[in-house]
Amino acid sequence: MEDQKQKLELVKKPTVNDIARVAGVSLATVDRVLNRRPGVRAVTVQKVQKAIDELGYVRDTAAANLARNRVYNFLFVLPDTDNEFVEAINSQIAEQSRDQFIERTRIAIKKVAPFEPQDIVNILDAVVSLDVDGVAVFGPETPSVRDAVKRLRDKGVPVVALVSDLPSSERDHFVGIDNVSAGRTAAQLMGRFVHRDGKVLVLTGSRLARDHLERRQGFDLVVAEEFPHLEVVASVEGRDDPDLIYKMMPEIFETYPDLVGIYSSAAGNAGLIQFLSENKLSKDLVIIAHELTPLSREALTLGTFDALISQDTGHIVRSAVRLLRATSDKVPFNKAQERIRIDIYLKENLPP
Amino acid sequence: MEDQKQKLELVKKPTVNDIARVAGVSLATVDRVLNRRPGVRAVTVQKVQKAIDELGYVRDTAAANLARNRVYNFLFVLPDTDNEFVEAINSQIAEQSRDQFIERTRIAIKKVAPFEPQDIVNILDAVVSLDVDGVAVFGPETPSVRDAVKRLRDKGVPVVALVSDLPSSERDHFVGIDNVSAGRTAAQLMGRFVHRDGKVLVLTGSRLARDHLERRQGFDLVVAEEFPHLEVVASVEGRDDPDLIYKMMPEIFETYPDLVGIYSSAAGNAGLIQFLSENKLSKDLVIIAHELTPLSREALTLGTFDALISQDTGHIVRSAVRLLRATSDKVPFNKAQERIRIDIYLKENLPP
DNA sequence: ATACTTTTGAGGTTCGTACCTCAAATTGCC
DNA sequence: GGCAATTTGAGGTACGAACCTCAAAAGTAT
Repeated sequence: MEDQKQKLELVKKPTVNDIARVAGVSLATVDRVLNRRPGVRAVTVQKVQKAIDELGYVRDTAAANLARNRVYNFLFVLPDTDNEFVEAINSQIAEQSRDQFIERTRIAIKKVAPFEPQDIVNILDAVVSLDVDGVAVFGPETPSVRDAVKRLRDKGVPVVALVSDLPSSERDHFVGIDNVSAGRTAAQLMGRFVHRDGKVLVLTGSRLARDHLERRQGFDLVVAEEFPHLEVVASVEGRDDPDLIYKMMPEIFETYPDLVGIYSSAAGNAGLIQFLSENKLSKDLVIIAHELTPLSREALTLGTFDALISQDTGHIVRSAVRLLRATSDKVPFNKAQERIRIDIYLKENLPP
Repeated sequence: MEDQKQKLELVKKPTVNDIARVAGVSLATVDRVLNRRPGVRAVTVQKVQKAIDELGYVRDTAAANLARNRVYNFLFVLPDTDNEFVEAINSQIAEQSRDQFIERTRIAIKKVAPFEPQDIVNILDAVVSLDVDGVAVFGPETPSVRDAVKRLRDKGVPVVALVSDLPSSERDHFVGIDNVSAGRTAAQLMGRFVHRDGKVLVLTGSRLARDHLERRQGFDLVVAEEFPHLEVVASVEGRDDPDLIYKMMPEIFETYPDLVGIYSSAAGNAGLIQFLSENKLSKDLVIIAHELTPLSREALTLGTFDALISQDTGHIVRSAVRLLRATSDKVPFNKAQERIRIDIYLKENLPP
């Protein structure tokens, strides 16, 4: 009944030649329309456009990139800290550079002094003279950075914001988690994990960092709404500095002897971990921290930390690259694939 | 000092021509070696191989696929149920088919009667006569299925196991979560969320499904190790059937009046949800279920469920396709990217 | 050394697209 | 209607690799 050697589907994609045939024009004209080259009358453009729509033509990017010998040059602008999370992003970029290389994309990294908006601005302004097809920025949302991003985009360079959003600028995309939700998630876990009445401390990084503020905000909301047995005390700014955090802890425990939980919403966990283990405090306290790193992973495994809220740095980097490429090619992308999840890690679901 | 129009990097990939030049042979010979065509002396093969290694040549798959006009034909074998999770995978495949189409890959779906290994075997054996470049199987691990997978692989067809592993067969990859860890994760959440002493029920699907067994196993281990205040009672088999589950619930609550939690480790949540809301039981019970679906999402939002353990169906499908392609091309893949995470969802970190 | 076999090289075509040139056709304008 | 400007077509080359053919070169056997 059936063919003996059957194909599952034999449909094939329309090509530029099909468009030319259907539109009743020459290949050269189709090419002019597709690549927005001048010298085509509006009527003709419409004829071609109609044929494209009818056929459902989609440009074969692989062939196109081959033909034009295209190479995507992307630049990642990262804060120059020894922060474990930034380091993870850094090494993800390095790692994935190899794979990206064979896919015609080259990635460069520029480190800028943290909390130095002017440094970022200078780099962004220098980009146009370089041969850069897209920029990913991990930096603070200051007016000057915002304007620099705008300037870049006005010159046609795609820009994505990494980890910390720059909503007021006109960045093409944001690659990272919703930090209010992250804070809410931390609060829900805290509320559920803590069985006693008491105070909860939020250890934050900087009042200037948008992501830290948002986490705190989300955390407070949920504790207030759902967990009356907890009281969130004023944030402590650790400036992402392990030493500073370590030094601040004794005073905090003097001030709040009835502390039942700590939400470490920023970096610098090393100081916290050191203090807790030296004072054997982890058993009595619920600690929820951010970002899965070698250090936090160990703390979770040993029971020093009770849960981690995290975002997958590998995913972030891949997503940023895909989005820059799609934006550069003016091509749609898969929204669900680019959504960065708010990961919750317990010691039981750590990746191997 | 510097060029005024500088490129960030100017390195370019070696091509087949570079190999020919370095090896001191002709392009035709390089081609013969690369594509394992006969008629090349061993010495010459080695010369070419040496040049390839020296240059770090990597085949440009895009160009190669273009030249040979390659199309990947993949087949997904799924159980034919109205189960929400399988439905989600199904629609992910359909959705992504569009994107995959433009990337030269065609995906077909075959539904097989659930719990009918023979049906799967028949399909797998029929595959060889079709023009199929890879198969993804979501099915039970029975000896006959295992052998059929082996047969397929012996004929050079890549096979990946989906969601439920077929470790004893020689599937090329497993795309899914570690279900023992998933069970452990559920237990940890249960132990932390339940503050009273009492019994915990595990609602499972079938004793035959490997994934369900593993979840139960992981769950029991962690409860036993860490949460002496809880007692896990004998599993109840819901056969993924909402109606059956709904009907069984009253008897369960009679038998265990001191139930404090339910771990719904399989499908059929609709029956559980209906029973719980009709009897307003959700407040007193901690419910942890599996898989983020419209139904479970709503239950989580309303507070009927307290947490979900999930795996991203979109990721699973994309990963399966990437792995089939990589296996088919005998090309390496990014292990970290293909790892399916054990997602934990609270109502706070649900995707929008 | 001759005949024969195996290996190698040179060259071409194809895939789908980009981009270029030059000539021919069409259009607009006075 | 005539002229210039604009638009269109025809054709070629290139990208990197696959695959094909045919002839030349090298190796092997007698």
